[in-house]
Amino acid sequence: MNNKYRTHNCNELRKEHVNTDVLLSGWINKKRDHGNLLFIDLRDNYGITQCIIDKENLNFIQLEKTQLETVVSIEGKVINRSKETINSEISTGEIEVSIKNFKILGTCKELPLPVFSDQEYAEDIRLKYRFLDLRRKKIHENIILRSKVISFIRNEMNKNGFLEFQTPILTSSSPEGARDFLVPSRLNPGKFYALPQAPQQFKQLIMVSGFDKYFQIAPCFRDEDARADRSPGEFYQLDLEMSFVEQEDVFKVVEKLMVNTFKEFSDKKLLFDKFPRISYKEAMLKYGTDKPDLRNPLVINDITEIFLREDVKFDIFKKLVKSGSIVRCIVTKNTKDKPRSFFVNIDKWAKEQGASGLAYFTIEKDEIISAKGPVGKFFSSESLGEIMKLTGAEKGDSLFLACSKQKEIEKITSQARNKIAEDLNLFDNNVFAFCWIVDYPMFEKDETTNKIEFSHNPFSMPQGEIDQLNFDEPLNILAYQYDIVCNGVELSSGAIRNHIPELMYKLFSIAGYEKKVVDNKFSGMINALSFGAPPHGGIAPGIDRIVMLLADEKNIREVTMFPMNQNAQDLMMNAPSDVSDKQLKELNISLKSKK
RNA sequence: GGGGGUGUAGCUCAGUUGGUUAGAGCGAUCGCCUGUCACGCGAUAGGUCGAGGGUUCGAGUCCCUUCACUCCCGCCA
Repeated sequence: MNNKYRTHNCNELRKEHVNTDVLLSGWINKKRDHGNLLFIDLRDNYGITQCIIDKENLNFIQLEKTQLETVVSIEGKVINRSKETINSEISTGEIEVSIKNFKILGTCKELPLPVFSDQEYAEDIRLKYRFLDLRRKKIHENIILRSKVISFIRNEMNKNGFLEFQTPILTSSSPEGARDFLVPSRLNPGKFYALPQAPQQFKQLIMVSGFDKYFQIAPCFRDEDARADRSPGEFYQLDLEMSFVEQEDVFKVVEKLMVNTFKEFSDKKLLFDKFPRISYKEAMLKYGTDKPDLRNPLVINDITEIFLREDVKFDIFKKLVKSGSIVRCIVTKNTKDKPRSFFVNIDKWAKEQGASGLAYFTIEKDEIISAKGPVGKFFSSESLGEIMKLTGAEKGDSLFLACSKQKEIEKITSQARNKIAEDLNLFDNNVFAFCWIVDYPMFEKDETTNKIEFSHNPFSMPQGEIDQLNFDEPLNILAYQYDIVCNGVELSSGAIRNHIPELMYKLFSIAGYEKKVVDNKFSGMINALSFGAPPHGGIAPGIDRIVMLLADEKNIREVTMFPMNQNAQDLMMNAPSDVSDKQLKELNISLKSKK
């Protein structure tokens, strides 16, 4: 590299360059002005080089007045630093550049937020001035990491014989799933395209087209409300699909890819090199969620049966159990000496979450087993023995109990599991704990409408021989449907697909879709499946979440270059925005007047 | 749509029980300083205390409404 802007970048110069004349360009990261001597830290994408100038130089006065973040080119000679002034924090710290001449390439107004600072800033300012924010060290490195992760993954996929294809961004709206982003069609007045929520149908069509193994770093668009780990609007998936495969074949490819990627880009250990497999049912019982954080050793146990015993006098729970509630508990090991406040705080916290609180007691043993704590007196020695058998609890352990209907109890025990583990400091933050969640039910019952719905992906293949499936009890049908979860983050979900049209019609009819509707809404798919479709399956790991875990960030916007805010607005580009009447007219759209 | 948190100088924040002229650090401007690397020292400018209303002799502080940001619930095949 040698042009009118630079001979070297800001992370290149070392001892061996001493006495060479160099030309550097970059941003003024920091100035230290000693009046007659001025230090300038010049920064570019690659690093920082200290440059120095003194009063003798005619440029001194102008350079002294130059704002931080001004872009300059600096001409000078590389010189040695004396031993005491070596800066071991930066890789160019053994040398500095003695400035002969400099030129301003891009001026800078007063900064709305400092670039050189580790401080945290309000997100709206960061998003409005994202180009400045992105100069800051941590996020700059996150974005570079993201680029490297993506090219690593792409390379791995290519090595494994996957072909990368693009699929349409303007496609049709589908009835299942999240809200669509719609795009009006000018040439077809009154009709709309939808942005794809995922290239789901296309990747299946690619298999039907005989391409065998496909992948894509695919943008996906869903009009959902945001969360810390969910950008509003758009996100990226490593979308992949394979023909003539069983669930195991997909697992093999993806597990290896995940292990390689996480080993390549993080120093954290993998808790399991072989990902444990947990059925959906087991996950919901033991962890209360289908995205359990397995760094957390606590598990949930069902002890409903205890409350049917005569020698248990805990009447509130007993009454609830009689009316269909269930009781689940979390055992904490050896917590008998924890202060009262530990227990009270967790109970209080549970109430803040909208639950009716968490009952608790600690198991003790002098002559006989007893329970200490506000509700301890309700349990006979024998019943406690039974609880210990059911839960594996021992003397000195404590139990936190919740009683309510299934959905609620799953929610509160799942949250409590994390809360208690946090309070007890049980999380190992230096590991990644992956697992597969498998055997998802094909259908579930909507609690309010009582209707049978697809619980996940309507295109999944049900488990078992087709002629032996019992469609009369659809809630018992499991699917070849699976998720990867890491540290409590849902990283991907996938399935072996249903490639048999008759079976698809059947499943859709259970979910209340007539054949006509299926033919209409999924015309491309259903049509294709009747012209010789291979058995196939795939998965789609979320790129943003993978990078978020690797960068050790809690928020997905920290690994997204230009994210929108929680209200799905781009504060930098001013999107969404008004459009002209002419544009609306062309699209055959008229707006209801705003209230 | 609902719940929690936050909102004071360009930025990050402090501000007591409601009490005189609302403070600090960074940044900006000016001055001093030849070995710093978060350089140091001194001075100056910079405020609709998110907005509106109310209580009060008096509101950054209490009450009501509202807006913005954020976290969570709903939502996310």
